[in-house]
Amino acid sequence: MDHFSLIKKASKTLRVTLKHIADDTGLSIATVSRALNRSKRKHTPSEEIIYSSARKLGYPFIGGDTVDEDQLTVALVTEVHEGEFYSSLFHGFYRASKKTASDVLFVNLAKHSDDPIEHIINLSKKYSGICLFLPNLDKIDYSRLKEGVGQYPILSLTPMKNSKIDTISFDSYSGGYMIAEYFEELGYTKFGFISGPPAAVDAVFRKNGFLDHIHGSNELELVWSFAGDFSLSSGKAAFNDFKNTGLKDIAIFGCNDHTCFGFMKGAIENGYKIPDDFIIAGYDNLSFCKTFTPELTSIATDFYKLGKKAIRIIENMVAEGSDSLGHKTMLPVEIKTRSSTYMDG
Amino acid sequence: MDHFSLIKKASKTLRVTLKHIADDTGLSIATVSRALNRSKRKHTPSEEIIYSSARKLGYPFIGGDTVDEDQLTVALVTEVHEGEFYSSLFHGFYRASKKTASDVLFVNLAKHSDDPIEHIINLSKKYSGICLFLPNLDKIDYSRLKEGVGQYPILSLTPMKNSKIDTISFDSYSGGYMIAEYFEELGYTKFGFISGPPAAVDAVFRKNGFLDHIHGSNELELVWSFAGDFSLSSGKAAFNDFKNTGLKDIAIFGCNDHTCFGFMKGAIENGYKIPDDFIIAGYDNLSFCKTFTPELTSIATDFYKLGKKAIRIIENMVAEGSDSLGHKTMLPVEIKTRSSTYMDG
DNA sequence: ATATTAGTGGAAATTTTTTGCATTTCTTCT
DNA sequence: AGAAGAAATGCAAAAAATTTCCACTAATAT
Repeated sequence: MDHFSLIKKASKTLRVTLKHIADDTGLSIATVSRALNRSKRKHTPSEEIIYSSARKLGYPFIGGDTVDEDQLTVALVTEVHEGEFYSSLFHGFYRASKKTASDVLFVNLAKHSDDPIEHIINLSKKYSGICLFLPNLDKIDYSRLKEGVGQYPILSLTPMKNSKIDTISFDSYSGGYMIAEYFEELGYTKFGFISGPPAAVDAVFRKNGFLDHIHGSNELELVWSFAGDFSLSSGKAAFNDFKNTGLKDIAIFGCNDHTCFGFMKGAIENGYKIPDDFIIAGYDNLSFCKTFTPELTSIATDFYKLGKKAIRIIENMVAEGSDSLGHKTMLPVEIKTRSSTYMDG
Repeated sequence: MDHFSLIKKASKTLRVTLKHIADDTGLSIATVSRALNRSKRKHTPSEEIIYSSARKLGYPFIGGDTVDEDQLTVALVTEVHEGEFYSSLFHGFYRASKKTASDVLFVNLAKHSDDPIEHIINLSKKYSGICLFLPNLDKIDYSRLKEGVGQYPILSLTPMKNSKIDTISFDSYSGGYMIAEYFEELGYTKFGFISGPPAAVDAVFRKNGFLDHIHGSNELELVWSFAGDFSLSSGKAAFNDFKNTGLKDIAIFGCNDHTCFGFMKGAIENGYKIPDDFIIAGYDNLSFCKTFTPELTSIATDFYKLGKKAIRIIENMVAEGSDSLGHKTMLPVEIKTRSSTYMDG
């Protein structure tokens, strides 16, 4: 039934029965039973009250919401934040769920500030498998989680060093590497880099890929770098730093698109011409890469493929009864070259 | 428990009992009962099998997922699409749910191609109230829905002419009006307009507000307009049309930001200077308004307030037992003036 | 080798749900 | 206004579902 909910957990442990509803509504158990079992909903006052009470109390047998026997229900556990990323992620998984036998359920975690791990362990009782996108969890959290769920299909979308549970993510390292290769092909030898937050493992991989290609060749050289934080404003700050170096003819990799937009904005406001004065490429391939002038070369990630593969992995784990043991799956990324790295005419 | 799911509905009507699980697993009813009632999950092979089977069959009493008695569960029914809009909407409702007693559950409808209305009616049995964001539903759909749910808290986020159910939306008309007023204050008298798809009632209101202010004054004049469709490319097409008119010193309202970005992109590529050659303002206040050069003046909508108000309305309907009868609530919007409509220095 | 512990099925006990039946309430028709 | 009929309700009995008690078995520890 395709929903994505935010339900608060409560303290009540007792099972809700017809008697509770009867007491709550002042009607007899028999009446409640009949009202809830009628095939068509009638809009009599009593029935409205019964349904309302049943919903309030959380009676489990309402709404013919039965699930197909062969169908798995996979929970995608995230926090809901603003930004194109989350709608891309949700939409990718949603489209993928249509192409598979499984259903995807988006679970938001942030409301339970108390103990997210405990909560995820509870979710594991209910759903066939769990995909996690929770970059804030640390290694101890994952260990507790693994301990709590036992042999159960669980998959993280956040790359972790030395993770105990299976992960699937985009091949950020190759993404960074591809950018450097592409810059080299264009004939550039002096490279610049704007990093992301050090805590983002993903951003570190992008950086490593980029730098490893540079360091692998004697002709190539990293002449400038700046510590950013993924934000537009850190891109602007990066530009101000860059401006003071007086460098020209350099190829810059900003480790996400937002940073690049900030950088380019600063550059344009200062009369720089892109790609004449420098070339720049980002990562994420946000829809605004095509909107910006110049259009931004970027690394594209395919969330539909991510969703499909993630669901497939969960399905296999269920079918084979296999465990999540730290296997890593990397999905290829693609470079989208645009006018921020080459001349139009 | 904060989730957002996509579950396929199936045919099975019988209630799932412990006996079904016992038959499915080959264990006894007693064993199944004990496994499911244990307070801590044990990771014995049998229990893994029992949980797996219970999930598969959809046994209702698993996972201590009981709901707080005073808490309502509101379903936000949408289709999941890409783009900043959906994450803003979800995030707004999500934040709002944290500040209220109610929980929000995001239900995606698109998977049930058969009969969405029937499906929403079923949802009404389960949740305390429903918020709909389904711009594709027509008047007949809404009538069927109203008929099906009876007296039940239901709220549409899509403005409809002559709707039978309550609606809440942003005050698009005032948004358009505010833009025209603002243009007038800046001293402009010649106005241009790029429309959205005629089917989008919201876009029509924006247009009406804009035009009504122009028509209300003898000094102001609409000198150019173009039929767009909300897309970046229609904005570019609009610019090409505009270029041929040779008009200058005109104030343009594009009825969403994407269209304006396309228009400005075309203009910049053709050597136009903004705001020197023309000024332009959009609608939606996307995050990229601040990224673009020049930054785009736009109408800001506050999804947190929308969520809070929507939840409040549902809560009141539940508390008062009142009905959804076509009341309209409009939330104020705000104009964010940026460099696309005034000089920096 | 024996005691201990955990897991299991059968059956009894308990709880929950449904149904038959009588009563009440509300509507409709004369 | 009054009678007939339909719909809704509560009580109690029946049916169904769940839990608990007890005995048995297998694995582990002493």
